[in-house]
Amino acid sequence: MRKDTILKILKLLKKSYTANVKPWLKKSDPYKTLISTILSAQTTDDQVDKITPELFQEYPTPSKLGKAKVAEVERIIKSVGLYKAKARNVIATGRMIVEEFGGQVPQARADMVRLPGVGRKTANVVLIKSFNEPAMPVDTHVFRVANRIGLAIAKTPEKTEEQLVKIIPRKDLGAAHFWLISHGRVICHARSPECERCSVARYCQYFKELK
DNA sequence: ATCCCGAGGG
DNA sequence: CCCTCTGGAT
Repeated sequence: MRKDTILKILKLLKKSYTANVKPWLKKSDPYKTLISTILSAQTTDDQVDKITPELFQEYPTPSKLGKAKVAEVERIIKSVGLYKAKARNVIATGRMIVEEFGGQVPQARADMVRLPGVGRKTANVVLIKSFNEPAMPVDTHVFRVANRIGLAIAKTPEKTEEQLVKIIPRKDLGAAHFWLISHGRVICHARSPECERCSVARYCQYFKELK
């Protein structure tokens, strides 16, 4: 896909989803970004935002979280679902940050993914939001949308990530992640995408094949 | 009923 | 590759 086409697509997506980008991109310290993102699996950010104030009030640092009681963390995060595994993971992550990384969230992806509950997608969120490193968190939405449009044709999320990081201007990576996710949720659904409402349909490979 | 901005384990 | 973990929103 040509570079100017890519830029045009990004511009159109930006126009559609610019409203809520700010809060998503809001920088927070790596610890908060990391824990919030671990908790966000299979839930919405709304749900996570409801419980993080109390969580970070009680456990403002990795060290405090590492010493937390499982039952107490479970109580605070209960409403986000998968809470037993998440409680175990965030506590173990806090402890590992202290024991292996001197109390600071590691900045290398290879180190981050060793933390319990942290996969590649979560690590990439921390990289792009808190460390200002080029990265693209590829979740199911980003994977599907990028493949359909033709921004990144790939069989694995890792390949999608690699291609997107390469073609999207570095300064737009964080916002682009948000635009692609929003597009996946609002228009480009997994099941029945609403191509008639899609602002980038004219550039979309998937749409072309439908016709 | 069905899905959600995943990760870990078999 | 497929399963499981889970409450909440729609």
